[in-house]
This record gives sequence, C-alpha cells and structure tokens, in this order.
Amino acid sequence: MTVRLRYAPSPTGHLHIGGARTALFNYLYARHCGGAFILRIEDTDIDRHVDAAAEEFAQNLRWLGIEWDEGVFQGGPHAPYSCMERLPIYARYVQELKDKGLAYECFCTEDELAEAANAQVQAGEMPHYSGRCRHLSESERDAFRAQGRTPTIRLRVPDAHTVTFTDLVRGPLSFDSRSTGGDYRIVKSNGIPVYNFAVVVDDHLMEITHVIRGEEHISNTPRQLYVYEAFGWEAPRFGHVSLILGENGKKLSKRDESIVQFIEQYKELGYLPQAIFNFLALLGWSPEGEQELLGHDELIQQFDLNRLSKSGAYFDAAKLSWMNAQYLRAHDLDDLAGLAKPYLMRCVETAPWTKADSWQRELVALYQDQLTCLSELPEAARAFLSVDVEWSSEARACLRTETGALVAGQFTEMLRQLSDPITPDSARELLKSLGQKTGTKGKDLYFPVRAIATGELHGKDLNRTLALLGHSLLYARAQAALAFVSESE
RNA sequence: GGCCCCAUGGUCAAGCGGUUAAGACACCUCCCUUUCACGGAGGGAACAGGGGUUCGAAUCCCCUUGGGGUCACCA
Repeated sequence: MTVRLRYAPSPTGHLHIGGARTALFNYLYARHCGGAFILRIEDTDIDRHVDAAAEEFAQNLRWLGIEWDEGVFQGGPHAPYSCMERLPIYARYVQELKDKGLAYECFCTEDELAEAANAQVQAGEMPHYSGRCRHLSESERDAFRAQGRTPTIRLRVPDAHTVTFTDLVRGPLSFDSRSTGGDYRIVKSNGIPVYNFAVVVDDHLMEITHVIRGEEHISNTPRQLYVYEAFGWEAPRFGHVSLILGENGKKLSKRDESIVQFIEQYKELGYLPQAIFNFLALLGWSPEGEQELLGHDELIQQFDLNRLSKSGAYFDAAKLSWMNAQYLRAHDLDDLAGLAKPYLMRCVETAPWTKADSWQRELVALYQDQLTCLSELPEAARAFLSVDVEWSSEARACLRTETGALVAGQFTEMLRQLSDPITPDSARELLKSLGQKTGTKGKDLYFPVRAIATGELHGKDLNRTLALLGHSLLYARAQAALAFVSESE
C-alpha cells in the first residue's frame, strides 16, 4: 500500500510556522516512504475565509521547497481538493448516515443549548448534547420548521462507548464518549459540513494513510473516529506532534507578536528557505546523529516517525538566526547577491553607485559571513550606502588625538594626490606608505583611517572597505572629517 | 472544572535498566585578527518532588506538583 499524507489548512490567514512545520512533517514522511503528498484546503468556514489565503499557502509552501503531488493548484485523481467544491460529496454521505439512522436533524437553538450546557457545567459535568432531538417524529420536525427553525445535523454517538487508537507519537490513547460531548454537529445550519466531518470523508476518499498534525487535534480524533466507525471505514494512522510554544509557554497564537511567525515575514526579512526548512524539521523532531545542518534530501532520507518529540517546544528565534547565518555563509555568492539586490536597491536614492551588480557582489561578499538575514545588510553596511556618515563618538575622539589628526591629515593629502582607482591591493600599499610617512602603525594608523572612511572604529577588512568605497567618496569624507575636527577645536 | 497530553541545563534536545547524562543555540573565558565579525579551543549549566519495582532507575509503575491542549453552527 502506498503511503499518502496531506496538509489540509483552513484558508483563514497566512502560513505560519506551526502550519509550515505540520506541512513539512507530512511532506517529509511522504517523500521518505516514496508516497504521495497532497495539499487540500479545508474551507468550510465561509465567514473566516480569506480569498487570497489558499494561493498564499501554496506560494509559501513552494518557496520553502515543499511540493505536492496532488491538490489545489495541481489537480489529481481525487479532485476537487477544496471542501466548498466537494459539497455534493458530503451531502451523499450525510444522507447515508441519516438513512442508517446514525445522523439526525437537530432543531435546538443556541440559547437552549447554552442553557443546558451551563446547567451541566454547574453540576460539574462535561457539557454534552442532551439528545433532545434524537427521536423527533416527522410531525415534530415539521412543527419546528414551521417555526422557521433550520436544522443542523448531528451524528449519533454511542453512549458509554470507548474509542481507542494508537497515536504514532504518543502510543495508545482512548476516549470515552461520555467525555467527548455526545452527539455532535456534522452539518451546520447553512448546510456546510463541519471540519470534523469533512476531513474524515476527504481523508477516506483520498486514501490518506497517515495524518500528522498538531497536538491540539488530539481531542478531535475521537469525534473523527466516530465518523469512521459509523461508515465502517478504516481510519488512517494519527500522529500528534507537540505544539510550538510562544514566549508565554502557551500554544503559539497567531496574534502573538513576541516572535515572528509567518513564513511571509521571514521571506521579507531575507531568510533563506533552506534554513527555515531545516530549522522547522528540527522543531519537534530530531535526527539520529549529531548533525543539525541538514538539507532537503538528507532530511527526507532521515525523517522517521519514531523520533518525533512529545513535549512542546519553545520557538528559539536565536537558533533560527544562527542557522540562517550558516546557510547564508554557505550560499553561492552570485545567487546571494541576487537575493540581496532588493534590499540594496532601496538605498539607491542615497547611493546611486549601488546600482552596479559587480559592486553589489563585492559588498555582499564583504558581509556574507556576518549577516543573520539579508535585511540586515543595509544597516550593517550603512557606511557604503549613503554619501554622508554619522561619526561615532569613538571615531570623533580618535580623530582628535594628536596621532589621529596627523594620520587623518596625511591620509587626506594622499587621497588628494591620488588619481588611480583604489583596489584592495593598492589600498594596502597606500596604508603602508601612510604608516611610513606618519611614523604610525597598528591601531594608531588604522583607526583614524577607518574613522574617516566609515565613521566607525570597527568594521570589515579595511583594504576591501576602502576599495569598495572608492576614491571620490573617500576623499569627500576625509575633507568632511578634517573640517569637523578643526572646527571643534 | 471535566476529559486528555506533557515533564532532562536559559532554549532545542540525545538517552529507551548499568553512560564521567551526548550534541546544538545562547552565555562566559582564551586564541586568531589592525578593529568588528567569522573561525578555533575551553568553561559554567539539567534528569520537578515523593513513593515503589529492581542487584541497579533520567529510563518501568503509582501519587503529588507544575505546565499545556480541548471542551464552537473554528479549523
């Protein structure tokens, strides 16, 4: 039997890290087994439906490197792949259940239900449906209809019935129907089935063999199992993965702003999809060896269900940053320069020279080993991205010292006489003779030069920095530096 | 509150009856370097508590405590 897994999000917002991780685990296992991965959209909630959401999911999933064999925007033998296109299918199965006497119309109002639930809570019981509409006669139903009440449909859940399943990550789990809420609604009053019913029909029809999902679905499982039982279908294997926790130790809420949690945002921040792919795989799963930097194919090869973690995991943004930095450093420079281009082009107003691809490439090369994500580049390299620099107080102090002023003056003079463009090699020669002329070396020599060039005392390799800055910009800065030093004295 | 899940350093985690209790991130120290960063070498830091079972328990069982999930015409 071929293994078939799916990711079935609800199109109500953006793809977030929890969802991406669920998709990833399902994808990884499907690929590991040589099976199929399906993308299905559970859009039964028409009120919360967001139009562009499904498309955005698809784009972000692809960006991450997750491809699906069947599903929305792709097609396949079990099309259609979104609930709202499958309504007639559900209707058939609901009818089957009604015919078998396993589902019935319920005319209770929300108020009536709430009242009953309150009373049960008061009595210390689990709120459960009383079964009031279980045995309505045809005439009673007509009477309700005459009052203008539109029914919902409930599944008859056996009393005192225990369902058991072996969770792929947690082992045997069992639930008593007395604690799962009783007969529950499978069709809303608008005629659209409820998630817990639609997924079962879909998973069955699409021959899903394994369902890996978040721990918050554990309590949904018995309800879904009732549906499988009602139809006499074999249920897939379920695996409930631990939750990703926010800073407060609770399940990551989409409204939680303490961490960046949407894939779209990481994309904008200049994270590499490979790094996120790798990081997400390690959140709730661990490989056998000690290697943590694992690529797409390695992950597929190594992924297995036995090593999923049972306890929740805090999202460690610092580790993601570290991992992204690792991927950044290993990334092909030309490709990286292309990825960095959008960030650099934002600075083109203040620094027209950024337009040159070769210049960008050198700049990216200079900072490649320092960045955590690409969006940091403009700030890290700010001395390169505008004509004027902010002189740090350290830099000012340095230029006001006796040797600082001496070196600055000589350097400016050398710049004035210089006509050739500066290269890293010529910069080295230049500094060498500057040292000889001023009788300085080490920090006495390099700090003032760097201060003039960048406004800072610290930075990347000085020779390359000078070359990349270029002669005219350097000379302008040298003059500006000299001006403020003399005027403040 | 009912039902359910979980519990190893600050964080992610290995471990599945016998280990000096891995490794990674973060932190600290040192080295490298004109500086910053990178890199390299070190360091501090954990089995929630209490009972059992066993020759032996981080590993198995029970209780307590703590944390979490879920109780929708949301998924």
